[in-house]
Amino acid sequence: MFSIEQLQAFVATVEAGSFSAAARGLSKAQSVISQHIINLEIDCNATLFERTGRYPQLTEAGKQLLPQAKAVLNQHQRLTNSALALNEKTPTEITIALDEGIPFKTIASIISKLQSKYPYVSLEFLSASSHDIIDMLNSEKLITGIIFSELNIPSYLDYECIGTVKFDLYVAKSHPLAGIRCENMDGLRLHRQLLLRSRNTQTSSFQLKISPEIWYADNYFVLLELAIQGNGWCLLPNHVALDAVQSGELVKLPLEFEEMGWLANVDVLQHQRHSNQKVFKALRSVLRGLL
Amino acid sequence: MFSIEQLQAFVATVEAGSFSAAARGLSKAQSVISQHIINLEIDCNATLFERTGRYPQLTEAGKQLLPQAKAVLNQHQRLTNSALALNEKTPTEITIALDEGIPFKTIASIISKLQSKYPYVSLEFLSASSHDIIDMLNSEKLITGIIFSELNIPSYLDYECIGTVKFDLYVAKSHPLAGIRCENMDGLRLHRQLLLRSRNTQTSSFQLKISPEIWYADNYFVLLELAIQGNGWCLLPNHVALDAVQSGELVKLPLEFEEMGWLANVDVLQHQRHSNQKVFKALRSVLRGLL
DNA sequence: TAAACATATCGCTTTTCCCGATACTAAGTA
DNA sequence: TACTTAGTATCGGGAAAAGCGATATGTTTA
Repeated sequence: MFSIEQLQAFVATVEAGSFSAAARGLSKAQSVISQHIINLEIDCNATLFERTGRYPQLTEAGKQLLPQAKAVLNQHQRLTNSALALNEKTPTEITIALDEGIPFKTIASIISKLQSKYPYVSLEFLSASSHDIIDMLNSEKLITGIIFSELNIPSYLDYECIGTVKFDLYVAKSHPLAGIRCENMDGLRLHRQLLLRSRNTQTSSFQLKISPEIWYADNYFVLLELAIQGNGWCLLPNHVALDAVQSGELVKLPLEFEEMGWLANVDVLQHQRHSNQKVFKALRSVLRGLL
Repeated sequence: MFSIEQLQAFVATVEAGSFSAAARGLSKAQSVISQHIINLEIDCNATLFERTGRYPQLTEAGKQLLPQAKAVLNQHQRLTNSALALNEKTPTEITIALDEGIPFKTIASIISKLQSKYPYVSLEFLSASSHDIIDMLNSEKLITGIIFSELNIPSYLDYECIGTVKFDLYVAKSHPLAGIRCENMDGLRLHRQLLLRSRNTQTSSFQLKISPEIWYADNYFVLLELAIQGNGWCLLPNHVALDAVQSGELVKLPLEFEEMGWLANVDVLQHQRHSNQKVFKALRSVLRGLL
C-alpha cells in the first residue's frame, strides 16, 4: 500500500534533485527518504531512480509513475483544504479582484443578485494585474479573482471560465495607420506600439511585442489615452475603446491580413480552501452571467 | 495528515452503513475503524457521523468531505494500477471487443496501421453486448472494448469518445407505416416494435420501449431481418440498414414530428492498469480515426 | 588527493497500528 | 419487561513501523 509519505518523498526527490535535498525540504532525516524510496521500489517491483551518479536520475518506470503520484498528492491537498474549510463560517465581507481590462460596468448587477441571497455579506472590488491577483489568492488576502486565462494557474486554485472579452487593434483617427490597409505585420512594425506592462514587469502572455519601438503603460486607460493622442497603435479590450470609437477619436485598425484581434477567456479563480462554500458557489454562478 | 487507511475506513463506513460492517468489509477489527474515524474527526475538527441511533449517519461536514475522500482513493487506485502496469510487457495478442451495432467494416484499417508499429502483435476481434464487455474488462479477460456510451462506467476503466454512429427508425417498404406520415409517437405505438435485448436481459439506455407490443432479438442483424420481413418497426444503426435500404426492402420511417434517430457516442474503454502502455495508446490513437 | 556532497545500512528509541476484551447503547422481539 | 442482536467507545498490551543519528561507502569537483 502506497502511503502519502512515500509519495511525498518520491515527488520531493524528483523536484529537489536528490534524496538529501528532499529530506531537507521535508524536514526529515536523509535515511527516511532513502527508506521511503526503497519501499516504494519494492512495492512497485521496479527501480525508480538510477543511482550511478551523484544525483539520482528518474528511470523510465519512475517517469511513468510520477504524474500519478503527483495526482494523488494534489487530490490529497484538495481534501486537506476542504477539511480546513469545514471550520469556516460564511464571511461577512467578500473581496473580488478584477484584472484591469475586464469590464466592470455590469458588475453592479452582481451585487443585487448576490445580496438577495446573502444580505449580510458586503462586497469590495479592487483592480490589479493577473499576477498580483494570483499572489493575493495564494496568500489568502483575497478569495475571488477574475483574470484573463493564464496558462499557469497553481494547482491549489480552482478556476472556471465565465466568458470572453474581445480585443482589437486600435489607433487614433489622425494616425497614419488609420488611412492605409496593412497587408502584413511589417506595416505595424513601422509604428510605435503601446503595450500593457504591470508593476511587477511581467507582461502577460497575450501582450506580445511586435514593433521595435514600444511605450508601456500599466493600465488600459492610460494606453487608451496615449492611443487617442496619436502616440501609436495598441491592442485594447473593445469595451475600453468603445467611447473613443463612437466619438470618432479612435478607429479599429484596417487590416488586410489575418484578424489580429481575438477573444480572451476570462476566468474566475478561487482558493480550493474556499471554493466549496455555498456563498462562493453562488458568487460563481452569478458571475457566469456577467459577460 | 490524512492517511489512506483513514479515508478507506471513512468511505467504507458510508458505503457499508456502519463501522462494524466497514470493518468486516476491510477485514479489520471494529475498533480500528472506530479509531480511524475518530482520528479523522480530530484532524478535521468536525464530527463526520451522527451517532445517536444504531447506525451512524453522515453529518453535513461528512457529506462535504466524502467526495474529496473518494477522489483521493480513486487516484490512489489509479496509481496502484499504474504501478502494476510497470511490470507488464507488451502483449503478443490484443483482443478487441465490439458492441454489436458498431460498424466493423472499417476495422480492417486498424490492422495495417497498428501492425506497422507493432508487427509482432496479433489482433483478435469479438462481438458482445456493452454489459458483457464491461464485465470482461473488469475481470481482465479483455483489455480494449468499444461500446456505445453508457452512463455508468466503473471508475477503474478509462474511456474516451472516438466518434458517433447514427441511428434511425426503419420499417419494411411493404409495412403499413411506410406509407403514412406519423404525426406523433402514438402512430408508432399502433405497430409492433423490434428491440434489442442482450443475453443478460438488461436493455441499454437508448433501447427504449415505445410500443406495447415488442419482439426482442439479441443482435442487430436478426432485428434487421425481422424488419425486412415486415414484422415491425425498429431502431437500427444506419450502416446495418444501408444494404437493405439501397435494395429497396427497407425504408427510413417518414416522420412528421421530431427527428427520432440520433447520434450514439462510441467510446473505447480500457482498464486503467493497461491504458498507459504504449501499444494501447497507439491503438486508441488509431481507433480515433475509425468512425 | 582532499573536500563536499551523495546514498545505504544498522541499531536504537519512539510512535503508531492493530487486535481482543469489555462496558455500554440502541433497536427489535417474545 | 426482559432478552437478543447489532452497534460504538475505550483500554491494555504486543507487534510493526517510522524516524533518527552514526557510520561506511561512493561520486564529483577543485
